[in-house]
Amino acid sequence: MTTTTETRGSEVPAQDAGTIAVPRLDQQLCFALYSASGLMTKLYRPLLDPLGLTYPQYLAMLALWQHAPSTVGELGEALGLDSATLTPLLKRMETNGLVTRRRDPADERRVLVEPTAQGQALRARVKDVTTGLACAMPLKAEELKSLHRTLTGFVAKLRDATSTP
Amino acid sequence: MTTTTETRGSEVPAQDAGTIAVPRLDQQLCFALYSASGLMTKLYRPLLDPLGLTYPQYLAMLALWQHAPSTVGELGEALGLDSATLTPLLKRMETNGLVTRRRDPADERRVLVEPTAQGQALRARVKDVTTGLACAMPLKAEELKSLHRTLTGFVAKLRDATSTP
DNA sequence: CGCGATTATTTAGTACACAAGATAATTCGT
DNA sequence: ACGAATTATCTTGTGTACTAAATAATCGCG
Repeated sequence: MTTTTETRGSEVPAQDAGTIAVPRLDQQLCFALYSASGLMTKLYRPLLDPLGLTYPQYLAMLALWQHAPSTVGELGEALGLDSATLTPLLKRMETNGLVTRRRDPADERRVLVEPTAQGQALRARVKDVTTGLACAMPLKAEELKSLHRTLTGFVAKLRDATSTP
Repeated sequence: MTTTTETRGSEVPAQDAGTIAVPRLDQQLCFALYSASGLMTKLYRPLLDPLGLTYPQYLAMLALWQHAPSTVGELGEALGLDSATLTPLLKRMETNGLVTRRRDPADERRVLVEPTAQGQALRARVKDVTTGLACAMPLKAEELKSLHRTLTGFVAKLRDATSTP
């Protein structure tokens, strides 16, 4: 209101020379990632609801199906989440009968997480999620592969950048 | 535990023929996006903290600097958030003196949101965030541009896919 | 053996994010 | 005009997510 003269609804408010240039929302990579991630969650939700899984819980089950039992720390490393986030998440999953949590007898500092029989049974039904999603995906398989490759490299580098600033 | 014979620590548990193949976490595009978005937030946090902004609040300010006043609905459209998320977020920003919220006199159903003088003043300091981030970014400018372009197209298509299932 | 340092997990407190339902103001048909 | 349908926002309840601080068990070294 002070420096700019924007009419309601103008998409490009023509930043005057004397005005501080503001980075535009749609030019920010961070916002593209934020949006894509959010929309992806939205896309998964209706497929995961019938399985009784939320989206992060689904990721946790993927990790556990690949490698169980896992400690909370291992899961956190795999998912990029810290234990303060995982503990309540895993407790909810335990309440829902998907996983068991128990102290590692060999090292009582650790808690081992493992799918229950019911959690293992979900494995079969997850196939439908994957295939159902592939159909809903608005890109060609080749493009998806390329995007995935780019992102994976990006994530690896970001991990370094954020762990050692 | 039932069907697989996984030794603790094995990364690739050699899915036997009779076993249901589980999609691997690191092969999922959704997980790459989830990770990238989370890491990006982590990268921004130390830069935004001194400004008194959280990451979603920063996005909201970007939107408002581009176009104000905006209704809650317009902001939600721009950010891909619904009003149940935005209302408390905007209230916190109002409490912190960054924006004002008032009913539109022309249509009292709407709430108009607008940066305060203090909110406008942040504009100048945000430059540092952008440049500081560009340095921390572990990709070449060209690669970033390409990734951004791909993602933007992807997001546009996902928006269609999620709005009209 | 025993005590400090390390590692692992949990708790506390704040801030998103969404679905579903409640509330309030406007618009439209007649 | 006037009540029903529509639109916009807010409230409620659940589920992530992070930081910092608290708790608990093991390990290492004298």
